[in-house]
Amino acid sequence: MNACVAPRAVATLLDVTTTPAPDRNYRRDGVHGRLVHELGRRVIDGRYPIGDALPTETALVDQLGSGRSAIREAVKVLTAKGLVKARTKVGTVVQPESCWHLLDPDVLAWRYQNDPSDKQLEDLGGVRVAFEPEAARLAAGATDRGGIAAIQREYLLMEQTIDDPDEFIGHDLAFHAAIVHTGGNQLLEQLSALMSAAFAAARQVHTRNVRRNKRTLAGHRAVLDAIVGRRVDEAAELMRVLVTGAQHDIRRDLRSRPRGDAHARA
Amino acid sequence: MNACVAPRAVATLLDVTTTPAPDRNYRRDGVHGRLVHELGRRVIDGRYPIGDALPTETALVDQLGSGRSAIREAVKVLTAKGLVKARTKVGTVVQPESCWHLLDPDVLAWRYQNDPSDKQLEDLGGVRVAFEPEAARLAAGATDRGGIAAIQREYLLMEQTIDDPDEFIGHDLAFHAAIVHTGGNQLLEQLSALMSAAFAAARQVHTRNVRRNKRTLAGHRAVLDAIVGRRVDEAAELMRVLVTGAQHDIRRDLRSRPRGDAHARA
DNA sequence: GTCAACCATTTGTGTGACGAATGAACTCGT
DNA sequence: ACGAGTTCATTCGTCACACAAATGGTTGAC
Repeated sequence: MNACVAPRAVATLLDVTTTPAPDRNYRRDGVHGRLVHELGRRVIDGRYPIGDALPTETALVDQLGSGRSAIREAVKVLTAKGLVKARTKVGTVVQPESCWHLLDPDVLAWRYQNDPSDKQLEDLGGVRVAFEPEAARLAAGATDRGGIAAIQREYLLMEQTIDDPDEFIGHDLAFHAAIVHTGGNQLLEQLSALMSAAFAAARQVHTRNVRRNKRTLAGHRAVLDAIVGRRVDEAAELMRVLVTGAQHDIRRDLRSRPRGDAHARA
Repeated sequence: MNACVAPRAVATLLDVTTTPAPDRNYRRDGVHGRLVHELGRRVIDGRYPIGDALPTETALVDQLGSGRSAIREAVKVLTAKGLVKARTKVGTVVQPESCWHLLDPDVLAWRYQNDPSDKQLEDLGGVRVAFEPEAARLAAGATDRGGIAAIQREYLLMEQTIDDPDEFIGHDLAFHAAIVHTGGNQLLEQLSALMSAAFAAARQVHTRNVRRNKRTLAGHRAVLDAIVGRRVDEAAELMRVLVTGAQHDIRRDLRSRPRGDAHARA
């Protein structure tokens, strides 16, 4: 377990907006963090349209009430995230979406906090469907007994909290995080943490459906058994069934809840 | 096709180090880009050990011969990549690896350019194994006829350039890039571009083995046929066979070539 | 009409100053 | 001797200003 990715998955789930900024390397409350988030959101939201230039640095200084150094440092960060590109005389222009570093934690959060489209949620789920089965396969082949014990522990907690959706979803995420962690692939682990954070940010998909949870519990159990039994192909296939099922559930929810309507059926 | 991810995959493959910096939003030759890369590499290489503080800003100004503004802007970029964390009085300390944004293009490149460990290459391949089959599945289910035509085109080019390993590997990558693009998942596409760039940076795995290429050609053909025939499950399974095969090839190469020895058997 | 020179604007870079945070050293009381 | 509070020095945080470099647009010569 480490301080920056794995345990966060659980903690960031329940209250995304209220959490100050525990896992970022800069303080959101300082001038720098505030500027980065403000400008970043404006770009992602389309308030600064693609192809257009941001206000000039001096204009931003006036509008945002901070020094030019702070503005420049923030813009440089956005540049590093692929959102904008600065050129002398032309200005700082917003790059096309294909340039954005969508796998950057901030970009992902900004994108999925702000009323993500169905397509965007579909893409997000697609990534989960892609890597979760492989993570289960790796976990099933792993020799890390402690890791497998952690998976088992989280499964049991899921069983115990089946009637409390908020608790349950936390252990659900922890179950998947434990599997990815046990798999031992750093890149997949980061990817998993990113996806979890994005799903948590996209509050559309926060469903608290006890009946559905009870149904998926069996699927989780099957995955667990396959991992414990070292049946790698079976673990992968069962996990695939599980996450595609979740993907279908999300699709159904989105269809029945046209748009902009968060927290339905609480 | 877009300007920032897909076509790059091919172009960046053959000469990574010689390419100026066409796909970055900042110029590598300017003061800022130079500082970001210099400091970033020092962190990734361990020249600034984890947990230690970087030299103070004024010290860096002296050592690197640039103004404090430029140093600060560069450090802010590294902070945004999760590499370091600045605190007053204590200094700018290097964060543990688990905090690094490994899916950041720069971080990935720095990490895999610099003599990556077998474990790191294994992780990289693991990600490919995870998402390529799903990408093939999506492509097989896609209605985008132009995309499928592009896949077909690249396959034919692979056939035609089978005796020229350099050309062949370019079309091989383009084949996979076309599949991911046709799949239509933006996140997977970025992930694919990242992995391609990282593999290109890791020159250990640049094998130019015509016999092996001829063998994989059949696998590619099978994937292509499944996609054209809209057999989604078969496309995924065949792609899985293909990329796991590549993964095994890389493992074998690494075993037979203990370490630090690039470009063997040219 | 074409092309070159010029100009205005915007980011790029360097420098100095002061503020805020904080770890370390120091003082003082017990 | 030990602990608590204070002071101090160091380092990043922020702002302001000045000038350089790049470049799109304008102007003017022919």
